[in-house]
Amino acid sequence: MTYTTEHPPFAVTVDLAVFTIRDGALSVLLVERGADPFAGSWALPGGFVEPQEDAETAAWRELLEETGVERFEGHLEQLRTYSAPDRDPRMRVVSVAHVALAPDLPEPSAGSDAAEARWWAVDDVLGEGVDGPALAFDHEAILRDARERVRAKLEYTTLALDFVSEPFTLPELRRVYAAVWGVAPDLGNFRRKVLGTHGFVVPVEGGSGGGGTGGTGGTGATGATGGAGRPALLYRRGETTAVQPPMLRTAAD
Amino acid sequence: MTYTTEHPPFAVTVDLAVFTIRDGALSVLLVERGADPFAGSWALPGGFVEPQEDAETAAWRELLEETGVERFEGHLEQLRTYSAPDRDPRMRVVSVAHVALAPDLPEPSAGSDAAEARWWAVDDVLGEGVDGPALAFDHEAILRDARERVRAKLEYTTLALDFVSEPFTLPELRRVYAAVWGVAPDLGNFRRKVLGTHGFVVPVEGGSGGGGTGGTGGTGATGATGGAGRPALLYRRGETTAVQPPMLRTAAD
DNA sequence: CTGGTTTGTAGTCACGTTGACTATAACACC
DNA sequence: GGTGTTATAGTCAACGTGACTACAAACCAG
Repeated sequence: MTYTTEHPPFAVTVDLAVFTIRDGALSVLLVERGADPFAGSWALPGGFVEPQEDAETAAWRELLEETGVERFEGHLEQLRTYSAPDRDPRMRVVSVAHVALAPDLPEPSAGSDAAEARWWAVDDVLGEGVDGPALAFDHEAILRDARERVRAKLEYTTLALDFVSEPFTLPELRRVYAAVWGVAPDLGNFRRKVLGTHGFVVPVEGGSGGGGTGGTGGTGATGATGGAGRPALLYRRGETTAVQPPMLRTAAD
Repeated sequence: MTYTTEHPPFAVTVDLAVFTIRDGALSVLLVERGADPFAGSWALPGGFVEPQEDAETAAWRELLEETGVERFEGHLEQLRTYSAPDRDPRMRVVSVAHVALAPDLPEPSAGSDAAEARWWAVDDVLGEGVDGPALAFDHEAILRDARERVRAKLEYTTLALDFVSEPFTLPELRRVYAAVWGVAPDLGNFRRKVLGTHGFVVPVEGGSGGGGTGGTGGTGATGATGGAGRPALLYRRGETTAVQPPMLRTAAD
C-alpha cells in the first residue's frame, strides 16, 4: 500500500525498553533483527504506529505482541522522541521511545518478525568492554536514557513496585533497588523509609513469607531465595506514588 | 509538492512553549491563528519538521523565526510527544513539544504566517475562570505539562538562571522563582541555598547593582525595581546545573 | 533436637539541611 | 540628613538521613 501527502513524509514508530529483574540483574528485552539494515544485530522491540492509534496505544500493542503475555501487569510511560534524520538508513523515521517495567515475565516467544527475542542483563549490553551485543540504530542511546530514567524515578516515586508481583516482601523490593542502582540501599534505612512513607506499601493480613505455621495458602513464592533465613512479611502496594523526600541512590556505576 | 510512502503517512511538527518572566509573571508566547482550523484562536508557535533536520533543530529554527531574535540566549529542551490521532482535524499530525526559557525578550514581530504574536501571562491562559484565550488543538494540555516541567526543574536544577540575563542580582533570581511557583521562597533561606550551592552563581568582581559610586558601566539594569533600597550585588551563572538537595517549592496554586 | 547460619527487625546517634525568624547594614529619595 | 526600603547576616528548633549495633526468628545439617 502506498500513501500520498503534501508534507514531508515521515514514518512514526515506537521503540520499547522493557525492563524486568532477572536473577538479581536489571534486564531488558531485545530482539534479534532478521533483515537489513543491522541484520543479526539486536534491537529494542518496536514497530510502526498505526493510523488510528496514538503512540502509547501502539506501545502497548507492541508490548503485548513482543512479550507474548496476554495481560501485562506493569508500567509504561513515554521516554522521549528520537528524530535524527539519519537514524534509519532506509527512510525518515521518527521514533517515540517508551519505557516499560514489569515483574519477571516469561521467556518471550520469538514470534512475529524478529528472528529471536530474549532478556539481556543491561550491564552486559551497556557495560564497558563486555561481551554484550551491538545494538542497531540509536538503540544504545535510547537504552541508556531509559535506564537513567528508571534509576532516577526509583528515587522519588514508588516505581519499584512495578518490578515485583503482589504480594511481595521488603527484601524482594530492596533487591529491585539493588539491581537498578547497582548497590543495595542500607537495610535498616530502607525499611524505615518504605514503611515510614505513608501509602508506599500496606501489610498483608497475617501474611508471613515462609511456609511456616499458618499456611494460609502461601506456597512459598515469597523467598526469592527460598531457603534459609527468617521469612519476611508480605506486603501489597499502597496508594502513594511519590516518595518525598526522595530515597537517594548511594552511588555506583 | 506531494510525496509518496509505503507507510502510514504522518506529518511531524514541533510545538514550542516559550517562557519568560514579564512584569513578575511567568509568561508564554502565543500566536493567533489566521486560518482554520481554530482561526482566531491562540496557539503555541510551531511548525513542520523539515526533511533534513531533527526535532530539536526544527524547534530552534521555529524559535528564532517566531521570537524574531537573532541570537537566542536561553534553554531549549524536549518536553514530550503528543500523538492523539484526532489532535488535528485535518490530518495525522504528531507533534514533538519543546520547552524554551529565555530572559525577557522583545515583543515578538507578528511575522510569518501568524496573524499576531504576543506574550501572555500563563495564569491568564490556564487560570480558572479567567478571561484568557482558548487554545487551539491540545495546546492547553501541552502548556500545562510544560509549566509543570519548568516548575519541577526549578527545584533541582539551576534552570532559573536561563530566565535572567547576566549579570543579575539575587533578588532578580528570586523573583523568577516567585513568578514560576506563585510564591516567593523565603528570602534568607533562598540566599543561603543559592550562595551555599557551589557553582550555582559566582559574584561579579566589585559589582554592585545600584547606580551609586562606581559607575563601572552599570546603567541601572540591575534593579528591576530600580529605585529605593540597598542595591544588590551582581552575579553570573556558575558551572553547576544540579541543585542537590533540591530547593523545594513551598506550595501555592 | 540442637547448634550454626542466614536473613529480617528494632533501635541508636551524630550530622547536615531545612523552615521560620530576628537583627543589622547599606543605599535612595525627599 | 532623616527615613523608609531593600539587601545581608545570623540564630535555633525540628526533621531526615547515613552509618551502625544489637536482637529475633526461622531454616538446615548433623
